[in-house]
Amino acid sequence: MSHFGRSGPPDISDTYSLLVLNITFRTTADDLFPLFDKYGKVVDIFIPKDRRTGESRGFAFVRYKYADEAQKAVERLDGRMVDGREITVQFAKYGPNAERIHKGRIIETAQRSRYRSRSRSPKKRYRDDHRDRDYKKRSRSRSYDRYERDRHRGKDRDYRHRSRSRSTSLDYKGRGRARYDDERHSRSRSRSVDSRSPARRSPSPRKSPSPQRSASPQRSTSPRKSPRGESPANRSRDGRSPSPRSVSPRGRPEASRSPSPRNSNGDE
DNA sequence: GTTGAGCGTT
Repeated sequence: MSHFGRSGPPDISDTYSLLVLNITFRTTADDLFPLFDKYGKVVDIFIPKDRRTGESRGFAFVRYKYADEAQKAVERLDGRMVDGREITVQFAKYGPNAERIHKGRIIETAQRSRYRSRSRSPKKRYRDDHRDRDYKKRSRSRSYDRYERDRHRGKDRDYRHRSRSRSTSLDYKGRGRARYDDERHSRSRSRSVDSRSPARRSPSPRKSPSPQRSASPQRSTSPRKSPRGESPANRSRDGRSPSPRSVSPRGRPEASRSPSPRNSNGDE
């Protein structure tokens, strides 16, 4: 009997959100409620689920009524074995409505605007600055990343494992996290694309590579041959095809121009 | 039937 998340957030004006990570995919709010309720008044427990499968994502949000209780729960439940897995409890950084969160407490935008109080702690932003210093990818919606990751959830892990030692990843996990590889890869890719073409990768779908051909009445009327197909220039009618690789009539300019096979490409 | 970095809904 879990009434958490059934009717949405009941009250998030004076609640402290806690993020519970590393929980099993089968752990429900009911399983976490008795655990967290022991250390304080739990207002609500929410576990995000996948849209397609509807399964848990492996983390939950526990809202406490008081900060001291939440802090206590974080210190007490962080690292606790739940369902055979060690969970990680910490204060939530982002809010449900993308609101600012101060020490786990949700600060409504309306109130912030009214007071126009700029008493913002720069200490919390220092962490973001470090990551966004050269990382502009953050501009994109973080939700998008999540969905992209979810779509290829099964294959993502494979790529990660192959990239690095499959056993080393788990060792470096823990609290320190080890996603620097991802950043490095992303940066590398960004630089490469930027150098080659100013336009970044377009989100063009894999399917229907030529949607324009769909509307071609002329094609349908004469699907036998193309108007340019009879062109002698395009077709090797004289027996010699104008191959694009041959800049010189020799046919093998590479052998003549490159007597030394070494240093073929100056890119690498 | 699986998986394991991360930050949220009626």
